[in-house]
Amino acid sequence: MHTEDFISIMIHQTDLKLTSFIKEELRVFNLTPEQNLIMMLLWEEDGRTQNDIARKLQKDKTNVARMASQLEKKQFVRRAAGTQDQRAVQLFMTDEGRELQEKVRPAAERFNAAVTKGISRNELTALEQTLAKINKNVSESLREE
Amino acid sequence: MHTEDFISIMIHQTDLKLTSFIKEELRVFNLTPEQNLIMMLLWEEDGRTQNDIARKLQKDKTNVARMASQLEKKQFVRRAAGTQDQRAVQLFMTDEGRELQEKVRPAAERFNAAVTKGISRNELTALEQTLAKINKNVSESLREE
DNA sequence: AGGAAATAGTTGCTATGCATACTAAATTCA
DNA sequence: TGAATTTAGTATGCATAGCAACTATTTCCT
Repeated sequence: MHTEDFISIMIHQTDLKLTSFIKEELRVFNLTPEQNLIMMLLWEEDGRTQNDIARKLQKDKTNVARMASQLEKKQFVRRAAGTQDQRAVQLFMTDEGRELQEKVRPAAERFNAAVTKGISRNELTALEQTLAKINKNVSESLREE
Repeated sequence: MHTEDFISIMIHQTDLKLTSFIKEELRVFNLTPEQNLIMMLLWEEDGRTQNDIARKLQKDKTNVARMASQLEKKQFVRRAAGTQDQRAVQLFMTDEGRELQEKVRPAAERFNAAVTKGISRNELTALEQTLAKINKNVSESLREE
């Protein structure tokens, strides 16, 4: 078996390529790919807590804190202590953050279309299902340790 | 379209999970996932240059240089200026690096088996083909910019 | 031959990912 | 009720990913 035959390596390299492309696409909006993920969640529902976002994105809370801090610096979001739970930090879009949505969402759709060009709906579904199986396998392997 | 519906996000999250798992598996060998990729290439062919490795792994030469430096510190490889091309740096396994192979390769095969459990040969081939299409699409999008 | 362009590496910067250790607030439960 | 536990965040350190700018060779081309 050769290095490039491991499926995890192929997935990794595809991901790197995608990330690199998305990074380039988002540069004009002054957003990094991960910062964009947070913004996308906020556009769906404003006022989410960092913890909520970390769970949704399956990310470490440390990273979410850092990214939220960056987004605050860029003035796309405002951070405020939670109303019910004083420990929580809620993220609220600023006007500037809201304006971004109008520009970024179409770009994301366009990008998604470019990536999936020539790939049928069935093929995409199959891809999603196989990735889901891999996810499940890894989760189960982790639990067994 | 929701955040989690973009295929690139699903690939990204699967990759993160896989990387996290591999990192854990390799910890006992004092290897990180990316350092392991370099070792795997050297086990296939000793004396590769950093540039060769960067191309094979589709990685930035900066990273390869740094990872090679780490591997040298851990005494798994030795670095030497290329014989023909004085600019190039070739990586050679040490005895310790060679010994690693006996332990790591079986672990990698075992891990790959765990990840692909319950996924048919056909399904895996389909996954590879779809990922290849995505790779191609991204490459072409990048060229058009 | 010799200057221009390409190539291989290195260093420094920013952003991420994840682990550990810590604080403070909320919840559980004896 | 009040101590123990859980939960949300923060700080720090290491490994990775990629960009930009730089040096040192090598190759190309006139």
